[in-house]
Amino acid sequence: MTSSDIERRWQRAWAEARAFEAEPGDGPKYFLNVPYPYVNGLLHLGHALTYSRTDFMARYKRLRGFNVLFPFAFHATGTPIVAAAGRVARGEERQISILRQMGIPDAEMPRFGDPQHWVDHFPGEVRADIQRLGGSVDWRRSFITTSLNPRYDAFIGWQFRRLRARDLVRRGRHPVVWCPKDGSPVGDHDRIQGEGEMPQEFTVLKFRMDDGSFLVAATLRPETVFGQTNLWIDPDVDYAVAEVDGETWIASASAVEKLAEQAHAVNRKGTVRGSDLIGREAVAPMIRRRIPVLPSTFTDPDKGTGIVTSVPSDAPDDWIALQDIKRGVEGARRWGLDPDAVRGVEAIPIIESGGWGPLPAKEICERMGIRSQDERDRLLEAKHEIYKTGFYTGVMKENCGEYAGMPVEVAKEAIKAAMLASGEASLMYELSNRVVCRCLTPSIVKIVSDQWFLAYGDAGWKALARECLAGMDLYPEVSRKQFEHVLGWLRDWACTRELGLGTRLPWDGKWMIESLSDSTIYMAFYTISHLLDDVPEEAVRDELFDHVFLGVGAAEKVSRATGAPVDAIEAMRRSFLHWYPMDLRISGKDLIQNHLSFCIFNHVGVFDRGLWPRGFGVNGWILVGGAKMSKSAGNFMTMRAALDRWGADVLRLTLANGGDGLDDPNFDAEFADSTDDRLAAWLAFAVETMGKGTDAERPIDAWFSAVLDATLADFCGHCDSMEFRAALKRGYFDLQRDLRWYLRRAGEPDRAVMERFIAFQTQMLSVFAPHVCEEAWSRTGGKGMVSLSRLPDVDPASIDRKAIDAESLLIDLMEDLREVIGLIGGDVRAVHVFTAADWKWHVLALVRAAIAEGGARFDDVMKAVMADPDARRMGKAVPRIVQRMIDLRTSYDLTVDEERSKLAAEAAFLSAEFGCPVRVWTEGESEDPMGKAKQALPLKPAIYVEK
RNA sequence: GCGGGGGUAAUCAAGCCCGGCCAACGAUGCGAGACUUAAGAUCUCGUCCUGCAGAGGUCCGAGGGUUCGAAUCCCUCCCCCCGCACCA
Repeated sequence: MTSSDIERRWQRAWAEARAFEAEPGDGPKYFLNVPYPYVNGLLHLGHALTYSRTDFMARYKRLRGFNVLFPFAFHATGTPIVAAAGRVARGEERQISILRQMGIPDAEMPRFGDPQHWVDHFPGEVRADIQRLGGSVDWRRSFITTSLNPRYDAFIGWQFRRLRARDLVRRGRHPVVWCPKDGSPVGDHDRIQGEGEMPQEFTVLKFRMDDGSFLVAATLRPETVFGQTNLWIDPDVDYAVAEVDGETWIASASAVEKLAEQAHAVNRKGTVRGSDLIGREAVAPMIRRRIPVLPSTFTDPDKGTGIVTSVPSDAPDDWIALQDIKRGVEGARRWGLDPDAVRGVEAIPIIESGGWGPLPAKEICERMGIRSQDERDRLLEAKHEIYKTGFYTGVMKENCGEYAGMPVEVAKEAIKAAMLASGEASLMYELSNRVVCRCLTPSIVKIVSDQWFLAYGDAGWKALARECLAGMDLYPEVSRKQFEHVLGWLRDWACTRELGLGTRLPWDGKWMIESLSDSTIYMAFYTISHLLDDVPEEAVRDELFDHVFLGVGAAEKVSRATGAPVDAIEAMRRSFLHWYPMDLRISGKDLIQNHLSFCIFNHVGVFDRGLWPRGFGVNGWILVGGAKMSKSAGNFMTMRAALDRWGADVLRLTLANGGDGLDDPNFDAEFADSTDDRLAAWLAFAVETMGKGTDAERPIDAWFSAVLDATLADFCGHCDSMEFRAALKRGYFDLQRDLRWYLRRAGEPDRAVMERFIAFQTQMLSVFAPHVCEEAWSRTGGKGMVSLSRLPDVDPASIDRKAIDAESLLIDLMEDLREVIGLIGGDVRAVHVFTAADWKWHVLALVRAAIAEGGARFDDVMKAVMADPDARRMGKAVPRIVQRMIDLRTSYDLTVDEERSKLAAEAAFLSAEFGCPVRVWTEGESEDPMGKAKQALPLKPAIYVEK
């Protein structure tokens, strides 16, 4: 029988027995779940990691007597499926070949032009794969999201009305990267260029001219307004004149276009040549000083407003441009500029910053040898260098009015806010790099003004979310800082889209609810989804959810209002209260900053305190062969492919062995290749050994029994912390090593101990390799299924530590013997082992006491020991052995008599192992030609090898 | 830049919070031996350097420091990974 036969057999058995269909019942409940996968394809190895870890926990908790619920569902919300279906419909070869690789025959391909077909097709595939993985899932509760599932649709609608009633969903404006052709925001994945780019906020400074119109200059550094000396304008550019928000602004034509998209009232009126503006004067904001307009070549009409305010003290561009114009000052006459006035323009120091003199821009231009305003790249570098230190370490100088003495970091926001309030400035948004939509249209920034938001920026909501987090268990605990940071950092989340599958926003049907936003509290839906199937669709209404999830109203009343049967309503309420709150949700670490945090927010926004989530587990991203899995790297693997190659048990074991914590665990194919044989061998061993053996009760049987207890305790400790790699090592690899030792020591094993061992090993290993363990369990007389069996509790205090320590003493001694025999070489006639004399045990007690009291400093310990008359009597041998005792502190907790009787009892075994007589003495008891006996220390016997 | 996680012997990877049983768990790989007709599987031993007595030396990204004692604590620096959103 091959491992795949075994896997199929037990998967069928679990399904037939409905082994994992969870109902309220005996034992404490444990509800764990995972984010449902998006059904646009097959699962990959990364899914396998997260789902395996969840299944490990589910199976472990069952072994510990918990009534475990592990449900699973499918996510279809959002645009990718719609987009991909569109590509299939248009016959795009790339998309079609992706589907072909997932096993879709060409004849089926046309059907994938319809998004609905994806939703019909993939959930079944995903479920089949999870079942093949051995997932212990209650499949009755599965569902699909979006309006394709009216009951889920109603649930999401209820959730949003509920949040809105608490004023947590609000309408607002927001800058987004926008495709003018598609008429929608352009997410990172919808871009062929400019991934990661986001709208950058510029402060638009307004400079009033004598005729009442404004020259407007965009800046990223509003705090430098105190150093403004002039404006730069390109004489060869035609600037637009436009009415903006009721004022007359002059800016580049493209800037006016942008402003029009950004919720400004814009009315274009005409143009003005840059050269006509040179030499005029305008009043600079904040400093309220008249400054001249000077010509430059470095301004870019497509960047900002095409007009630049000049701060030559801190902006290298401005400094160099100013030097340029002063050098060619006579030429400035042709703009009608007064050369003396130009010469009179001087940089004004405004920021005090570590490592820089009063004029950083001048300094860096001189240091880098920048000569001209046309050295664009070097000027950019210079700008970054100044900004880095200036922003984080700089302080505003005394000439900066009420901002004097303020750190630049703070002053920047304060100055901007003040100018916005006084009307001297406005805002505009711009992309710092080009972004191109998949439809090949360059993106712009648009202010969307009727967008709906989940108000994650709301202080009161944040406070509740923090409270929830503080009460949660996190695995690993080191992820807590990340969560805390995210909760603080989250701002209002735009929760609606115009496109894609999903649920319509109940009160504003123009919008669909976005895919992360419809997935925040659906774990509650699992508790009732199978019961809800029996309720008529039209009865699934807010009153029903209000009652089931919030306890509003009496069941009879809700029944009358909705038409749902009373007993169904009551059953749902009971089920929800039984399973909720969820105990654990497990995902990849990438979901910390969105989904898992949203999950906290929406729970505290909807449910009462007692129903908030209790725990999150996060894991890294799977590496294959040490590299991040990707199609381009050639190491991408679907879960199905991995199952085909190795089978479920091996795959699971290999995933568990990959590593714990937030690091990316490595999938080691070599380990996987060697694991199938190992499992088969173990199954054969268990079947072969069960029921055989002696009934003699020997010390070594007590040892192995104690090891079983200790292993079980450690195993549980690791599983409780989701340290599955460590649990696998302890509960399997270490225990297998101990078994080999036991068999070597015992010869014929003890029947009762072996029965105990086989049962425990099967149970512990079943967390990782459930199929082969069911097989082993059933063939070694286990009752029922191992998946539903109970692992006994171990009281750590009851473990026989003496037996373990005594055996460790023997193992250490054997290592020493091997080393000595190996070193001296040749034939060995006999081995003599000497345990330490009584007085050394006395000294050991003194040493231990001294260390416990005052640390391990030799002088102090020695003094303490020599204060004892009995020790002093032993004279000059004492310092040496005290030093050795300090160096060689052992953790074994054994007495003199225990050491001696253990070694005496094992002399025969040692003789057999080393193939020569082994005699055990107490120091001084026997001949000792090489004077080795005196080296004996308590728990570190001396050795004399006779050649 | 900000926030988070890391850098350990051929590889993967424990230990670090709570300093000493740490030449540093374990697995994989590699080497030797046993078993076997052989291969495989399995078992034993070994796998930083030196050593004919259980030891010594060097070592846990680099450099300093604290301590009787540091992979573990403190400081500085270097490098890698993840996230910084409106998207699954």
